[in-house]
Amino acid sequence: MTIEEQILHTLPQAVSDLYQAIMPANAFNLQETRKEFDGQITVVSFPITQFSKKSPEVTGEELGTYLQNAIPDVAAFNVIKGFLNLSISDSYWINSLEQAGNYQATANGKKVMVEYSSPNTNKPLHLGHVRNNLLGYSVAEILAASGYEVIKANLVNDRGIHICKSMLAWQKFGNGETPASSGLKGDHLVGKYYVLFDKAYKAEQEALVAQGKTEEESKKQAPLILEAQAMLQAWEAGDEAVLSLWKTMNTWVYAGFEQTYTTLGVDFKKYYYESNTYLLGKDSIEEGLKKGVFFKKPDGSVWIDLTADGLDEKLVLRADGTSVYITQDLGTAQLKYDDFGMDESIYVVGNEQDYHFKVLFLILEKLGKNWAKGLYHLSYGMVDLPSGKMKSREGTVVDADDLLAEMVATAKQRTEELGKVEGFTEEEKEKLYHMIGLGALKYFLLKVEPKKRLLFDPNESIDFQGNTGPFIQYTHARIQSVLNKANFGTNAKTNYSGALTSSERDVLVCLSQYPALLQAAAQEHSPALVANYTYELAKLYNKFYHEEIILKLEDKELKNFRLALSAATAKTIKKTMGLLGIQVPNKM
RNA sequence: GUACCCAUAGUUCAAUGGAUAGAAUUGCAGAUUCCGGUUCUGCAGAUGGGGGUUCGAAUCCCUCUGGGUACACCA
Repeated sequence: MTIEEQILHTLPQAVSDLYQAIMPANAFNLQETRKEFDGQITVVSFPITQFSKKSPEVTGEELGTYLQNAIPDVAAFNVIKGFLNLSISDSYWINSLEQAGNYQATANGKKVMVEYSSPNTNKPLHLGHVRNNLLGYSVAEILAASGYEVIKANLVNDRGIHICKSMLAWQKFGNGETPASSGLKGDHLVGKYYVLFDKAYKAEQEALVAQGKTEEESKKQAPLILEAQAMLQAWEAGDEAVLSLWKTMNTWVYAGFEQTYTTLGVDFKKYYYESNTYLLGKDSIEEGLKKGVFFKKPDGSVWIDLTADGLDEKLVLRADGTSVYITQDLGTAQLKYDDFGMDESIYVVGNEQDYHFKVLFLILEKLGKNWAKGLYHLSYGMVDLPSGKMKSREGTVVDADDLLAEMVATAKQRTEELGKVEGFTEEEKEKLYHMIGLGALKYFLLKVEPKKRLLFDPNESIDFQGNTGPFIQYTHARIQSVLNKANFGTNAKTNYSGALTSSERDVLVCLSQYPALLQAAAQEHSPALVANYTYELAKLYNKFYHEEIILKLEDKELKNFRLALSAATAKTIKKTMGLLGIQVPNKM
């Protein structure tokens, strides 16, 4: 049992014995002791005063005495106002080292799906997608590490009018250009024609306006948009020529995406395609009509009235019987559940769709789906750049591939300036630059709470000092260097029994918090917690490293202990960075 | 118009309703210069305004201001 568990186990007993009252274990408030006070674990005694009927100070004293007598590892305590600070014995912390870095959560028997990425096949990925992919991947890794069985899913938006726009433009202006003939990455090639369509479409609109039409009219009557709509109808009717072009261009796009995913280091277990799911959901409509959840308007369209829930009336099926966005999502949700029967399902989607998911989940609940309570929208904010915000419709998008390449190039330049890569082969160098460049990007994007907008500064992210990925990578490399020089294996066993210095103890306390941190991160769906924990650990280790000697120590036991402490730190850093999708080098 | 989200040092981020609001960066002063230089220490600097709830509020409630997003028979 960990010391926290022992304390939480003993506290209700203490309240019962001392004050003849019942207080459940989860009503107690444990926290890390602030550094300016003695101790490592603090019990907040305010909530207990309602049972003790005594002042916070007296309650703290009484509980402190009780805990000290009941738990051998509680070595001492002090009370400051409503805070009972417990000092845990050095031997407890030294013993905890053996487990540090080895924590493995037991399977919790639950299944969770994380759907993320969800690209459109008409253009390449941009910075916004990057945040989505990193978040989804990291949350999936965190859940897996905390005991879930995880299914990573990708719902590809491969049909619709926007796809037809790229196709039509390629037909008209492409001259048979292919990725092979042009050397362009497939998704970029298709994206190029999407942009070309938009340009030509706008020109047509302007021409119509010049002829005296209103903007509204010209938007609808421009020949290109009419053609695109016709193409969509032909696609839905199964027209072979259109389908064949669609397949060809999709192949290009997927090859391009695959490359970007590989560079990013993300993966998926299950792909869903909207071309297969866009007709789903009509069963749910039938079901809802029968149950009286939906109602039909005189024109035949189907609606749900959510005004009682503070939302609006929402269309779920058109009068002509065709689906809308939410119809598909109802069907797809059912399909996913039928496929995997998961307990929870997480949608990683930008916060501009908050309303959509609120409605979607509410409808599924009203339809009586008992799995609806396990649905969660992991909503995230936009990514801004110092030069201004990036949004696809403003044409200032930062392309994901360009960004990744630039990060790696910057990593290369910075590393070369430092001149620490002598003795590396070309291949090792490339690998290192990739690790640093992507580590910088990933860490910077993940350390911020998902729902907040974030400002991405590429230069700051790749700084080798401060709260950055490379700083943590550097700390790891430095530890490895020490371990190598000492010829120290991974065995963290130690027989050390001396007194701890404060910097040693701080590192040990931090290491021991990993299991709780992992559970919290899983619960909150928050890679940011993991990132900030890792940074804290790296900082504490650096302080220890600076204050204490390791390699030149005469005392074998102490030296061995400090090496073991270093090894456990490196192991934990590697693990938590892995949860963020970030690799750490042994040399840099 | 209605709803939702956000607002913390100059800047970028933290803080399960708990102590004197932590870091990073910037600036200034210093240490180490020993195992790896990118390490460490100190100083300076912040909860948008106004009410309320609470033993205790950056956090919960109301209101105002500012920023964003959504309210499509688009996806």
